[in-house]
Amino acid sequence: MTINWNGIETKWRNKWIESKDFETNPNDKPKKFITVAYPYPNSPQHIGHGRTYTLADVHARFYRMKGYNVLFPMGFHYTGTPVLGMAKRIGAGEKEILDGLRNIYHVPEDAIKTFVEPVKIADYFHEEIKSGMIEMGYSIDWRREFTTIVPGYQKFIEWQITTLKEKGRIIQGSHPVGWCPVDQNPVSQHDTMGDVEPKIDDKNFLIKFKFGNFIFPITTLRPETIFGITNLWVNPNTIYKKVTVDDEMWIVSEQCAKKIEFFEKQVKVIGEISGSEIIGKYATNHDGREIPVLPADFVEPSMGTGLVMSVPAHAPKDYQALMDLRIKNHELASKIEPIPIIVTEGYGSIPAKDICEKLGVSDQSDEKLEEATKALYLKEFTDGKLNDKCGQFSNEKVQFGRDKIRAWLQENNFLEKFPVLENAPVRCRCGAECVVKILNNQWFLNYGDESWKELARNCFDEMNILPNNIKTEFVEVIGWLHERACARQQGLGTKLPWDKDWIVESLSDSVIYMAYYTISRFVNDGTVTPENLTKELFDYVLLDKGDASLVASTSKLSVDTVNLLKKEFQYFYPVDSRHSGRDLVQNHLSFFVLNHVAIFPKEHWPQEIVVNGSVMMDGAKMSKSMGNIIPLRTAIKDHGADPIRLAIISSAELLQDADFNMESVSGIQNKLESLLEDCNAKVSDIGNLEAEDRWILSKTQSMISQVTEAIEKMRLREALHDILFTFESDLSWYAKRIEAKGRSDISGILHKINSARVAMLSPFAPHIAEEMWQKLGYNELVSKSSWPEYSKENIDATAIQSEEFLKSTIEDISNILKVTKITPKKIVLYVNSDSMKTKVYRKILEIMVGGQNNMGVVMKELIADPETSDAKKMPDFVQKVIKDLYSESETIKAMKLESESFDEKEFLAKELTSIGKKEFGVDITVYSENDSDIYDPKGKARHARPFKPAILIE
RNA sequence: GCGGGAGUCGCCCAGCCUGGUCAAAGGCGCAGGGCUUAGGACCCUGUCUCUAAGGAGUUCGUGGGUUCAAAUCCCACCUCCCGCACCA
Repeated sequence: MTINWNGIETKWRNKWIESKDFETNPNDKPKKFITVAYPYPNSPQHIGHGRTYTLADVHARFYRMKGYNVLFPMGFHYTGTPVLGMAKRIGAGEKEILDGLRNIYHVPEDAIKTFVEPVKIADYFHEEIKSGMIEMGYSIDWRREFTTIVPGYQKFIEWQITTLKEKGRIIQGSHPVGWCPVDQNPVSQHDTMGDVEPKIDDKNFLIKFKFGNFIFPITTLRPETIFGITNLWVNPNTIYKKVTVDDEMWIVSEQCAKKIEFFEKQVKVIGEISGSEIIGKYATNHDGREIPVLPADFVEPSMGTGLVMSVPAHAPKDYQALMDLRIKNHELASKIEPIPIIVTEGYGSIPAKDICEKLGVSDQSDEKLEEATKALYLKEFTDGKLNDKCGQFSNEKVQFGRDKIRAWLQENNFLEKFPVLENAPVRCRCGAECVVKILNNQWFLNYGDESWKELARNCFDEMNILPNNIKTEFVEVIGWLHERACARQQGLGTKLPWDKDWIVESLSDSVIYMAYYTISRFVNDGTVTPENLTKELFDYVLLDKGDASLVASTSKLSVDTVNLLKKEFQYFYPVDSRHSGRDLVQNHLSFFVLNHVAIFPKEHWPQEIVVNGSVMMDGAKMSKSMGNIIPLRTAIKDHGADPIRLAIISSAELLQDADFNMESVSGIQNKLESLLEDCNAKVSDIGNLEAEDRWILSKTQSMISQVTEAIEKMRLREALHDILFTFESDLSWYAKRIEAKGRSDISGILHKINSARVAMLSPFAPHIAEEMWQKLGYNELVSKSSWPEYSKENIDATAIQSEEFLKSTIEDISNILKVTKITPKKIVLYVNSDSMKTKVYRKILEIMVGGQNNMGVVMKELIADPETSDAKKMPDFVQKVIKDLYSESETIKAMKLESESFDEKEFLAKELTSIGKKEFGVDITVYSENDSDIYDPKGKARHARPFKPAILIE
């Protein structure tokens, strides 16, 4: 039988939609509010995106069956800049992006035509993604859907950001950004050629030297080396500019003069001076020392200020340049000696000299100098210590001393920040080379605030984080988080209410929006309009502040409506579970918590975060350039939604990267097909239970308990595994037993088992589970049925334990046959009947179930008890029993202890003969050790131990 | 550099928190058998080494340690992956 997946899926999806099953309103039942980070619609979703949503959907469906009133909503995050960049590129007719849209995403031509308008791109992919979600069978309440640029949402964001400001969480300050001087805009990855992220190095500094009335500003990553300066380097072939910078006069390269204009400085060129004119003169450093200026060709005017300070003891390039001059008998250079200021193990007094000699550097143009610089820099940073040349900082480790020296210089106006683009040159898509610009009126969320962090920590302490081992990462993130820009100058979104030049940044308008799901339903159905959503209304509904009638009048709503909104929010909040990918741990998920604790009272803080890993495709990372992206909708069409859901879930535990491949999809399809075939309507009632019936029914019970617990901890792979495979091996053992006995009266039992199994499968594979449920003869939907209840009373300890006994006996026989390669003519079993052995066995069992495993201790306890003191006569037996019991689970041991009067001989004689005959093709005879008519030609019987019959094979 | 994570029997991947149920689940692959006109699918058996009695030996990145007992706990080391911000 081949399943028409899409056909089945459409059929059941329509039933769900018809019965409005997933539309959730407050009622008397306990609620669960499960949310996933909404998507940014600038491309169709692929299988990787499907993972988070699928996990959340399983979660939601599970709790629905457990009897909760589950709200699982969805929105679309339009806020941000990527679609702006896309629209621009599409407008410019860029081939690369157009090809991508046509060939990878299969966007129709007439849709592409509209894409010059950014919102149209978002609108198109919004619908595309939504369709995919519906086709995947996600149980979403679509009545609450919104995008982040609709007026109602914007009202909500205005309220959020105003509230944060009122609570003192927002501050203003300066911040460096990558900037396009032509477009007059900040640039991010999406705005640059080759999609490079402009990386800003703000550990770069400028140190000021006096040169008459002028200042020589010199950039360095190592401010501590000022103590070891011997000279400055200037390129004799460069014409430098004399410029006024605010109220100082600087000498810098032309390129540098342009850069510092973007640092909020008033810059004016007032003259020129050539490098050769400066050479040979002296500048003054911070402590008044005279520093000579020497020539060096390696000085590039485009780097830093176009001037370089020389620390030959610690900078290989400086050392080599100095040596090169000495070789040419440069008079001044010959007098200069390196000044060592850092002591590092493994290096002599002049480390730069050591490393240059070690690597065999020939001259200052030698490429090996890069390597030397890097190696020495790192080594001195991690291991080096400042020496007594460094005054008050001597004896400090470099990595700590550097910051102190930096701060000290800054205080005394010898140092300023000089952020640079680490990966320069970065080109804007317009072609211009990007610069670093310092924005001085940027708005920040003050995540660095210790009191705020403390609140977040409190929240994390009480929150359930799944999987638990990612909790430490959250704690770390909260630790190092500091001010974060919350506004930007372009892109879609909501304007800052108090400063309309800025738009609320996209990671800041997506942190508490789950609250808006409780309101959006009423906006969407017209109960309220965006104009009604006043600050007073939000305060009342979300924070329980103010008075209903007052709020009603300012928001122009009835008191009833106002209270309806409030009731809805108070019913559904807090968020019970937030699902997201692990890449969002360091930003969205942490901000989600920080913003909740800043705005809401404790009872509305999030309860749980579930983090999942990403999806790989055949072991490789999915990427557009690799061409291995499979759009989710294509995959659904080709393989069916359920197989894809299961393939995603079954390939890895929560936090692991899941590997998606077609083999696993088809494996799952086959599995589901055979499961469907196994589902038949009940044709008989359950009659008298035999041993194997009691066993399989007990197994079903423990399976239910196991699966339920696994899902509660979101160990979905494990749960699915149990449903699909562990169950299978139990059932096949059962089938074997049934067949050996020639029974045909088990359809009632199988029906019962399959019902539980299908019900548990339904959150994972909801469509096909409905089909199975129908085949099982049910008229209602499985998604509306109750989760199978686990009851301990239905577990028959004796049945489980005795079936294990049967299995292990058969295993022993097969083992012997395998090793001896005998073809058996006769199999004889001898069960223990010695009452002393039984007593000792039970006593050992008792001791070991109590947790004691030590042979010596067990023996002592045995001897101490007069009932079992004879154990000292049979140490071999005791040792073997302990060993037997080591390899048994705690539950089996406990069960053995529970089932007191178990007759091994009767059981084996009754149950083993049928299956034994089938397995080994001969009759099996069972004797008791002390039977008078015993057949025991080889004297095997005395080896019998409780639950371990002796075996004779002829 | 800072922070997080991983290394398991051909491959993928469980187990580690809570030590004994672990020669270590499951899937894939491979080998043999069944089914089939054939192929596919499906089912059974095997898949570290040795073993003519249900057993033994050597394994979980490397080296130490704790323990009656270590894949699991502790220490050190090696290797690899990911994130580091104004970007969704």
